[in-house]
Amino acid sequence: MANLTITEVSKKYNIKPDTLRYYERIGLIPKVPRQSNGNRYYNEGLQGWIEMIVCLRHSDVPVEKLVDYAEMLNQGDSTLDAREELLKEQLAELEQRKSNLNRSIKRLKHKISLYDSGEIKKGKSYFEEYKIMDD
Amino acid sequence: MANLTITEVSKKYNIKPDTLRYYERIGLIPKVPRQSNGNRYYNEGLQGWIEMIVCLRHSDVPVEKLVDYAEMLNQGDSTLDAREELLKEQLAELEQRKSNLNRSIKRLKHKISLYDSGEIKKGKSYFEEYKIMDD
DNA sequence: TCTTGACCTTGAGTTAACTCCAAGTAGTAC
DNA sequence: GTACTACTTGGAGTTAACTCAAGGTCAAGA
Repeated sequence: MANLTITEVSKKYNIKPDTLRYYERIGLIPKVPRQSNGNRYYNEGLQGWIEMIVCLRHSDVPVEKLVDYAEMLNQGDSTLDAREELLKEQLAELEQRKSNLNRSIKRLKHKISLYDSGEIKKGKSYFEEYKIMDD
Repeated sequence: MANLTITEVSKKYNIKPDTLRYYERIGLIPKVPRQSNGNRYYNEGLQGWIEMIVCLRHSDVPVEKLVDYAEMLNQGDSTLDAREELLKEQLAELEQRKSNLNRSIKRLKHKISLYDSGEIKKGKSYFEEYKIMDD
């Protein structure tokens, strides 16, 4: 795992260079070290952090929360408790999201089964379809 | 289950009246019937449809997709296959989302356990913390 | 009669998270 | 020296999904 340029990181994590620069600008990623020509290079630590960000962003953890976390990291040990608290809040949020998701998945599967079984047929209106859709 | 006014529906599904009117404007909800004074009233069928929308929106199914579905409903039986297809696509999308979510949840839980066990201690930098965070 | 409150309309404003643009530089290839 | 490519910057533009504001109608109650 070596130092990578911005495009290499961009490919590795499937995220645009512009987004990486944007994350840096807003303080989600700390000052990235530069080569003599001014180009960024991303070391192991940064890559790990970016992987974490990308993972959590795929679950729509707000950028703002991640920035808060990053800022607390910079402030050192005085923020240990607050950091853990933030992680726990986000976890709770994701668990909630998961239960919503399960409800939606169940609903969609049910509805698809109605299409498959032919129970939803010609000319149904919103109202008529609803009668069937509402389990 | 009787006819409800816009604020009643708004309370029932925890969604703002403005949002309900917005949904109607963009064709996600069909023309809502009016009382003599011009006020909307929502009948059973509409309420069922709104419940469906709210459920799927909690899982971030795009409004645009729901509008597509609503428009196809209006077009009748010729769109049966396309409607089922749309539902299947959204289902696949949600399943994907769920697996992302599980990954994030696992990650957060792991990280929290590191805080709890005291393995993340004073003065860790991004880099140092990453070493621990990366399982 | 006056006021309050719930509703209406059109159209504009907001927010999050990118995403793109123009103009410039640094390094390599011929 | 002239392309060509990969980067740099600051700032503007985009998109989705609301969300609000201004001004108007109407019915019920003091």
